[in-house]
Amino acid sequence: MAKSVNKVILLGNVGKDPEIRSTGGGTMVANFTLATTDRAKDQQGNWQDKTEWHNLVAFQRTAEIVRDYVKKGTKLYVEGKIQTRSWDDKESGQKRYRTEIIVNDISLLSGRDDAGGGGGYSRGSNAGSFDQRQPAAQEDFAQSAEISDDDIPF
Amino acid sequence: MAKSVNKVILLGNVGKDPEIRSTGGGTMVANFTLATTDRAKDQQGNWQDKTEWHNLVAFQRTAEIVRDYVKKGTKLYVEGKIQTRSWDDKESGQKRYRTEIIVNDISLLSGRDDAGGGGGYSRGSNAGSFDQRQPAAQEDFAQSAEISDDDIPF
Amino acid sequence: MAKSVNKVILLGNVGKDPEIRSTGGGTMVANFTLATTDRAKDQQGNWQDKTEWHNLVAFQRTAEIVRDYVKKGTKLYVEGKIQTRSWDDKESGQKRYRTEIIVNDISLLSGRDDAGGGGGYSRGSNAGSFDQRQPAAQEDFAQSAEISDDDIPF
Amino acid sequence: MAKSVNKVILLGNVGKDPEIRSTGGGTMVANFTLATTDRAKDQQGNWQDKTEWHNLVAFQRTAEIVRDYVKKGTKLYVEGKIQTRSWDDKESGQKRYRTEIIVNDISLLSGRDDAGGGGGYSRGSNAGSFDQRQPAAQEDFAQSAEISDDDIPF
DNA sequence: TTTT
DNA sequence: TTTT
Repeated sequence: MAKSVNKVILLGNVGKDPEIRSTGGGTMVANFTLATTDRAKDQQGNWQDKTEWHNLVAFQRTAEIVRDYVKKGTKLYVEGKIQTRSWDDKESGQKRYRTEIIVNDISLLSGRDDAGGGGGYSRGSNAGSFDQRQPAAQEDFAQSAEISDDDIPF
Repeated sequence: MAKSVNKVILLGNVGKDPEIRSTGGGTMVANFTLATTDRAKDQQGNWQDKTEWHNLVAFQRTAEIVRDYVKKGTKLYVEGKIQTRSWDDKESGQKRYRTEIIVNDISLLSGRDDAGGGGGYSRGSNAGSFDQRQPAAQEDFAQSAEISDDDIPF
Repeated sequence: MAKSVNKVILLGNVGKDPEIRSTGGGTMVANFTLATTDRAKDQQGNWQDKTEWHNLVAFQRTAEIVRDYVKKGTKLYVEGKIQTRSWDDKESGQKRYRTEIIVNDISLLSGRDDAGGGGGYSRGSNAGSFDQRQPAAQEDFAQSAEISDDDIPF
Repeated sequence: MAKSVNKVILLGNVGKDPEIRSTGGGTMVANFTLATTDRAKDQQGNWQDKTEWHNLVAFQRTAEIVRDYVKKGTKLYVEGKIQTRSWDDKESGQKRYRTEIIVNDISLLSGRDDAGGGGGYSRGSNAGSFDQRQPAAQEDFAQSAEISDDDIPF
């Protein structure tokens, strides 16, 4: 009987293979990015495509589905909620923010061969992606605010 | 005929009176914040409220509505899309991000006296305008298709 | 990992006090109607309000909330899915249809005294619980990334 | 500044080639059906797929897109609103209802060769489908309540 | 970084 | 009537 609503609906393409981790408490966590593209008029009145990148996080059973079926290029429908985490920047002492979509539900829209990579959705196909780097600007985040059991929103 | 979807639905309370500005080109812009509150279990298994703050931006006609009717405490339903802007921090040279909700549609849910401040958006109360006539004729349905355990959809 | 989506979002006013029943199997069921009102241009080009009535059904725990807190006039936010049931009309033998919204989630928007009838769902007012603390630190953003015409997303 | 919300989000597959018509006033109208499939537990506790069929109606520019790109089997994301029309049954004099989704926005999810039919999305590819019959139970509706300019919801 |  |  919530008194408020925080709901996000996204449909787009996954930017790279998800990163799969576990918290100390054993909760599986999947991090990945999703691109949505808008058509908008620019200053000159020309239509331009503008891509928006979203940081998604899935937990537990949903993280397993991500691990097993989602990879770079996968077209996905996602329902979730917006969450902004903050931490203190080590260098400057400033407050910094990172907004993420906590994924509640997921629907795979790619056909079997639509998504980028090699063979299909076999479990463990993301094994090699553990090492993938985040975009530069999130290094600081990664170090200062690695996900912990305190961050699990349930 | 978009190939992607970027949609946000929020229902919550406005954090403070909106800031209204105009760009150099004369576009009206309204900035404000909206709080949504989740109930979630913490590490000890106790239910805790957790408030999420969203940065909202409205333009043009929607900004005018915000200017005229929205203030601190207003309960709002909002539809919009997620947009993250980035810039280089002057001090550190680091890339920084700010995620905002670009508001497309707004629905004022506060009654006339619910929201915080003084004056208000006067446009009539809802009281007299609620059409209470019901469609007739569910009777045939009621008799022929009374709900049974077979109809429970789970 | 559904391959399809069937989602409804409604915000409107309840048409009359809900009917509460139980199935033979003991599942609680709540039936009620919700009005949403659209503003649309008629044939003469005049703006007209048009009310749409939705048949809602809630089960189990959600039905209990409906029983306890929802009555004629209550303003509600609802999430659910569309379901059409059919049966054979006793008289004519024709197939007949009834479309309902199966309610998954509900949010009560009426203030304590907003809804029509007598008694009410007492559980505290919202007044004291609205967390008014704002996140600090938008200053850097404000200085470095003041909105300009380039940022208008249309 | 609506005071209510009536929003539907569907993602599923088109049941057969759309019917394209024009009202007397020259508004293009596209009618088609969309299937969504739910997984739900039946009485015996077994998971069962249950398909829900939705009646969709698109107008004007959206109807043109439907005409040009949508056919039997197309996977679609749709946003719209619920509308129930009623008419008096000629035979029985009873009030009858038909619930439709008025489509506001559409996103084609089928790759070029995913959808059923022959060549791609050429304009007019649906020419042969004008003649398609509706499911039996809607014959009465078709005769009694053929869409007219009065039914255009804008 | 995706996709069309 | 769709799809996996």
